[in-house]
Amino acid sequence: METVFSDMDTSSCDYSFTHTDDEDSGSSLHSASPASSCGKPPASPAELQQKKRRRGRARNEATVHVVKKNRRMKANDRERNRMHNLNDALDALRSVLPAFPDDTKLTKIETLRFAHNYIWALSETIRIADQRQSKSRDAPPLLLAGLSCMGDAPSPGGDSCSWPSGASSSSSSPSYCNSDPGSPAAMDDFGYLQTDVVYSYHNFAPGIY
DNA sequence: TAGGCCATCTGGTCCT
DNA sequence: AGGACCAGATGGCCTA
Repeated sequence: METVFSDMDTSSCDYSFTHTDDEDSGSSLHSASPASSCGKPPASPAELQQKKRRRGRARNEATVHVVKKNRRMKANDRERNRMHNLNDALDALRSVLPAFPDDTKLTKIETLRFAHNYIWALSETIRIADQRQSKSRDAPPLLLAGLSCMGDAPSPGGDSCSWPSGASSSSSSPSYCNSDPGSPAAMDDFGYLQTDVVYSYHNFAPGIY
């Protein structure tokens, strides 16, 4: 691109700065045209002095420019690494999600939505298992803290998903789960209606249930 | 060819 | 001051 720094006037006679800064090895702005290439002999000492001042200012401006450019390049590099890390994390997330039969790679947004729904579904599974266990044994359920209360499940009765029976009777979630806007079922952060969460999960992970 | 997805650059803002 | 984070812009690639 190089749009921001392309305004640098390297053809100017005043720009006699020859850059030797080692911190900007990748810069293409090093080749400044020497003042002698202008072809005009300096006239008076006053003019010479003025020219020196201008040259000094040009050097300062050029230095500032190079420093800015170098800083920008470093920032770009960091940003690139940051995004690569983000993508690596996304890949790691993809790797623990159920794979697709056709092996198509989920997009970023699909990965996040799928993971969101997948976590909710796993939580529901645990919760239902706990319910059944407590009914059959008449004993305290073995709750997996933090997982078993991931939200008030959207009722599967009204859609086409084949959820285990009993999933719709989830009213036992702790209050913080229901009030938490980040809770998958309490409120959908991704623009789904609650029934859509189930639907999209079902779509993304066919055959899991 | 339009639209979706992605990588990268960039400037702004916040934090340490 | 410098780094992290964020959102907008841009251009490339791919697919329907």
